Formats: sequence, C-alpha cells, structure tokens
Amino acid sequence: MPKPDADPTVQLELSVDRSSPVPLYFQLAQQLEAAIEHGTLTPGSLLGNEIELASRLGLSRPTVRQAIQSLVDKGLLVRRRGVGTQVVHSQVKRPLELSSLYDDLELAGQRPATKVLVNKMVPASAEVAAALGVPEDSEVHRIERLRLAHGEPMAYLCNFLPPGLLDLETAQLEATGLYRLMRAAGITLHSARQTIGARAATPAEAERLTEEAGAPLLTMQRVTYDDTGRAVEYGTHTYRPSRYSFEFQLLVRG
Amino acid sequence: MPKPDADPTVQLELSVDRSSPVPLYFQLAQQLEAAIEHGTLTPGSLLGNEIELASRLGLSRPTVRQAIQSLVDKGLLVRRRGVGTQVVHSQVKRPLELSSLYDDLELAGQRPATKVLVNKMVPASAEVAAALGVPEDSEVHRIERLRLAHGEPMAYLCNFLPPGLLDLETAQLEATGLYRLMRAAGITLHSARQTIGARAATPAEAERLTEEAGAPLLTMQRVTYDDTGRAVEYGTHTYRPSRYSFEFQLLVRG
DNA sequence: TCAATCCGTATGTCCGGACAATGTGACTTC
DNA sequence: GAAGTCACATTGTCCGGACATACGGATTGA
Repeated sequence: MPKPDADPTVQLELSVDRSSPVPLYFQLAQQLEAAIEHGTLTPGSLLGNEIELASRLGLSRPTVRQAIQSLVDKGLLVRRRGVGTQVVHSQVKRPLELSSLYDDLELAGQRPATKVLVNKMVPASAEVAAALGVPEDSEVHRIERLRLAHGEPMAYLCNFLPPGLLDLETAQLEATGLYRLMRAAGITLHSARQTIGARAATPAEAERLTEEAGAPLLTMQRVTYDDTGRAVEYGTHTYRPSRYSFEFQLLVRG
Repeated sequence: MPKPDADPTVQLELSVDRSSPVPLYFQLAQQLEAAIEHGTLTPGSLLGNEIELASRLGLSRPTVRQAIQSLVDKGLLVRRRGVGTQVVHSQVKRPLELSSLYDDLELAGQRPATKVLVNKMVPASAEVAAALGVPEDSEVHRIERLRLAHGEPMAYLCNFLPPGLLDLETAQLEATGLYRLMRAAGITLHSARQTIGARAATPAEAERLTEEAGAPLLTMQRVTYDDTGRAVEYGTHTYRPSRYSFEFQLLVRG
C-alpha cells in the first residue's frame, strides 16, 4: 500500500522589503498568514525549519521565530520540538474578538439601526461606580439605546461611561456603534469582562422589545477596559434570544 | 501643592536560579506576576528599564524582554516606548480561561455532583459530524449528564466525542469533569467556539431540571479543539439561569 | 518479530550587541 | 508667557551565534 505522504514540507515564495517601515517579522507573518488563508499552506503541512527559512529570506533566526510565534499565538500554527512547525488543521479560521453588536449586525447584512432613548450625565450608582472605578455619585454618561435590525427591536442597551473620555452626540450614536466611536476617539480597546445570563422579561422589558411578559431574555453585562487597564465602559444589555445569540471563541492560556 | 509623585519606579528583589530546569524568562515572569498579585508592584508603577533590570539580574536583555512580553500578553503590564513598562491599573486580575463547569463549581465551594444518564457509542448525526469533523454515521461517543450543585439540578449536558481519544467510564464521569479527564489523557485543550443563547424550556427539559415548562433556559453549544486544531468535543448544554451564568473575559487581538 | 538504543533534526532557551523610533521634559527662542 | 526645538531615556527591531532538549526514525540487539 503506497504511503500517502501527508504533511509535506511546502516551498513557497516569500520575500521581504527591507526599505519598508513595516517590521520584517511582521511582513513575514502577514505573508504566511495570507498563504494559510489562501490555501497555499494546507492544514498539516510543515513549514520547513527555521534556520533554512531564515537563510533563504536573508533574515536571522530570531526574526523568523518572531514571525512564526505571532502566528502560533493566533492559533494558526503549531510548533513541535524535533518535528517542525505545521499549519493547524482546524475548521475554525479566525477567532472572534471582542465584538460590537453594531458591527456584527452590519457584517451579517442586517441593516442595524439605533434609537437613542437617553443620553445624559447622571451621578454614578454604587454598582456603576464599582464597575468603572470612579467615586460614587460622581458624574458619568448614561446612554440607553434600542438596537433594531430590519426595523425589529433586537436589544435594549444601557451603558455608562466615565466622564471626559468621549463626546457623545446622539446623532453619532444613532449612526454607528459605541465601540467604533471609542476607537475613533483614540481609545485602544483591550479586554472586556462579560457575564451572560437569562431571565424572564418584566412587563416593562417586554414592552420595549415587543415581547410578551415572562418571555425568555438573554442578558449581558460587560465592563470594557483599554490598554492601560482603565474601565472605559460598563453596560447592561438585554437581547431577544430569538433574534440574537452570542458566538465567540475562547482560548486557553498556555 | 506638593506633587503626588505617582508611578514611581519600584525596586524589588528578584533572583533567578540558573541550575533550575525552569527557563530563566519564566522564573522572572512568575516573580513579577507574584509581585503584582501580591501588591508589591502597584498599578501604575514603573518597572525600571530593561537594560538595567537585565544587568541587575545577570540576564541578557532578550531574556528580560521575553519575561515582560509574556506578562504584557496576559494583560498585566503595558509597554510605552520612551516611557517604560508599567503595571496596568486594572481591577481585573486574572482573565478567565476556557472553563470547566465542574471546576468552576468546585472552586466556588459548591459541591458538584454528576449523574450520568447516557454513555454509549452512536452513529454521528449530520450536525455532530460537521462539528467534530468526522464522517456522517461514523461511531462517536454520546454522553448525557445531569450536573447538580448542593443536590439541586443545575445543568443538563449532552456531549459528543470522536472515537479513540479517550476511555470514558461512567464512574469517572461521575467523579470529575470531562475536561479534567481529557487533560489527564494527554489532550492539550487549546480553544473552543461557543454559542450562548436562551429559550423557553420544553416540557421534557423542564422536567429534567425541575423547572416549569416555558421557564427561561440558558443554552450553550461548544466545540472544543486541541492544540493541533482537531475537534475533540462537541456539546449542547442547557442551564438553569437562576443557578448559573457565564462569566468570562474577552481579549482584543493586537 | 519485537523491544531497546542511538542519532539526526528541529525547536527551546539564552547571550551580547547594534541601531531605529518614539515619547518626555527641558531648553531656547520669539 | 507661549510655541517650537533639541537632547535624553526607553522600548522596538534585528543580528549571528551557542548550547540544551525533545521527538522520530533507523539501527541494533534479544
């Protein structure tokens, strides 16, 4: 029986531009990722050893390793000592990131719309103060929004933001998502702690989402942090489970 | 007005053991993490420049950088070019990992218990085959369990596993969690894709969880992958929202 | 035929140095 | 006094090498 020589070492054309301001390791990582995405590097195929790869590209081994490591961190490659580096044979391509409901909907082709119900400054309650790490009763932004898709209510969003971070104009909030506004204001979102649960809708909640009282609702609370660890947003959301569910990817920390 | 000299550079006692098999960068990273956890390194405090730190420890700068980088990846430190490296001033300490319900409960001091309802081999349905990446109608493990805490039903867990990965004995399944069994079998869990939603309980589901028909249920579907990208588990779970909610941390990929 | 051993290979760790890019603060200039 | 300029500090990128460690297959032996 002929052995189906699986996992062959792939020879592909790589090159780097030393005059570019883009770091060399990043150029290499991008090309490798593109090759994986494009299918040139098939799952299970070996990448060829680092030393040889480095000399072929005119790079040093640390630089090549840095490129490979970044893809390993992304979950695209696996290193095996004594074996080599190979492409993960995963069905899942891109791990989901910290997502914005607005972006998710837009990407899915559902024409999202936002109706701003409240947009004002209020004193922080104990709960909000604890979440945002600000003094109790200090002023914070309070935003209440109804998110619609195809004209149908999909979620009720209540958010709190620390003062001074951002100008929040109702018109902008109706035109795009909160995260996009924050990024545009130069805030680098880094991580978020979320709690997802479910409960029966109260009459008021049911009314807002055009559900019936007692209908199941999906609830989410989230505190978002920027790259310095500051809390930049606290939100309490309720979703209609028939219209929305959370989908994401968790990674195990090595 | 006296300037409150914030963000001082901290001098702390670090040392590495060169005879240890533990990598030097890892030793340093552990000590730094412990100092942050312990409060010796307070949020906002500067770490001191890498060169000086390296010479003080008798290490090279790349080694020190590797240690620091691992903590930056964990979200404990922030690097700023021209400024230095400082401790993130975050309330959140440990980002949650891919979690096991059993471990979560045990950690919370709720005496978890498991009742195995089904444990057999079955042909894979189209849905299961797609999730696990195995041929349709090929044999897979099917496990149905009821998870209890303090004797009260908390969740109904239905899982499918590809064949040959693991011996699944009912006694073991009742004594511990599935993830722990998989790890013990040498499987390195890497990532999981989850979908969380909510719906009203059907009469059969209500019966299993001692809820009433129509009560809100939290639902979760998950495919777990090992470090080579193989799907190693597919599960469909339903939780009583009064007893359980999902809490986790999402990271933005740089 | 099967098991233990050896060895090549590839990644893992570590070093010491070099120059570039950037943010901060002090200085100078208007 | 305010704005622009410059030097300094610190991280970012990159190099070329060295040895350790672990995996797999081939060789050897029972």
